Amino acid sequence: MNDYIHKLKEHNLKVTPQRLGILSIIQKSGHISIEELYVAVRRDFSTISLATLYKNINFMVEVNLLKEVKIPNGKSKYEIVKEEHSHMICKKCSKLEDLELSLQSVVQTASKKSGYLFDDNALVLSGICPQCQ
Amino acid sequence: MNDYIHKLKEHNLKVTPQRLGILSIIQKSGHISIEELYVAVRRDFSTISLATLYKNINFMVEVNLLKEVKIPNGKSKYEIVKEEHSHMICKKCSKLEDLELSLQSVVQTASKKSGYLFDDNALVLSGICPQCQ
DNA sequence: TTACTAAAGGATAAAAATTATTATTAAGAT
DNA sequence: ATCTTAATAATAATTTTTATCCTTTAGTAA
Repeated sequence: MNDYIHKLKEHNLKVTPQRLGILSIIQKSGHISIEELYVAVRRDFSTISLATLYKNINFMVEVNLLKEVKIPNGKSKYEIVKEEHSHMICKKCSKLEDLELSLQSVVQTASKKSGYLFDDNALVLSGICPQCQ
Repeated sequence: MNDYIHKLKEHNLKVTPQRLGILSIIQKSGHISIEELYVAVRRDFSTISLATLYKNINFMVEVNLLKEVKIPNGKSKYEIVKEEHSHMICKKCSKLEDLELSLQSVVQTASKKSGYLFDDNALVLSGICPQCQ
């Protein structure tokens, strides 16, 4: 939980209430866009500046505390960094969910085929979720 | 080649020199960002408006003639729609390449696990290309 | 604790990216 | 060749993101 404090310090980022608030909202939501985040954060910090939000998001992405998830035909969402995983998005309800999935063999095949050395991947599967079917 | 004419007509888009020019540049480049495209198109159509470019890109994405490729930590690029494929990006030289790769078993596993019905996927592998190693 | 310093926050302006508006032009049909 | 409608160009407006600058605060050390 609040090893956010630790993680922030690790990267020489000061521990401010705003930052903890941002992280806790992202944590709770799972995935959240900038606009959604701004609305949510302002419930706790009514005077927070949009610039502060952007600056912090950018910092935290740089130090690998947050990850940007680029959504096909949609706006980016942000999540707390954890184990590597993929994503699924429902084309009807737009829900975004994590998906634990081994891509090892795929990546290995790709590497053999291309000669690239891969150390990261981003997979988003699009379709219809069970509830919307 | 110039079944762009056909494809445009198919979707009730008029065949204009600008549109053919845009498509031919994207085709030649493989993948291209809006800014790069604007610069390139203006070599052939010096007076083309940026708004025209955006509108056409949006139209063509809607009718499935073009596809937006969202790049981790980078700006989107556009490509001509063809068979389903993945992408690789080099973190050093930023080169983006196509990669033919079967994701069938991965998608199947994902579907079984989640209950989603998937009909699309976007995979970008990041690493170092052979030339940059 | 208190005081200091450097980083962070807030307000705002500026820049960059995208979309909307409107008059003119040109594609495609008759 | 003419007509109608969609596309283009120019531009304004909007949206998104970043930069600036002054004030506040976190973290450190007396």
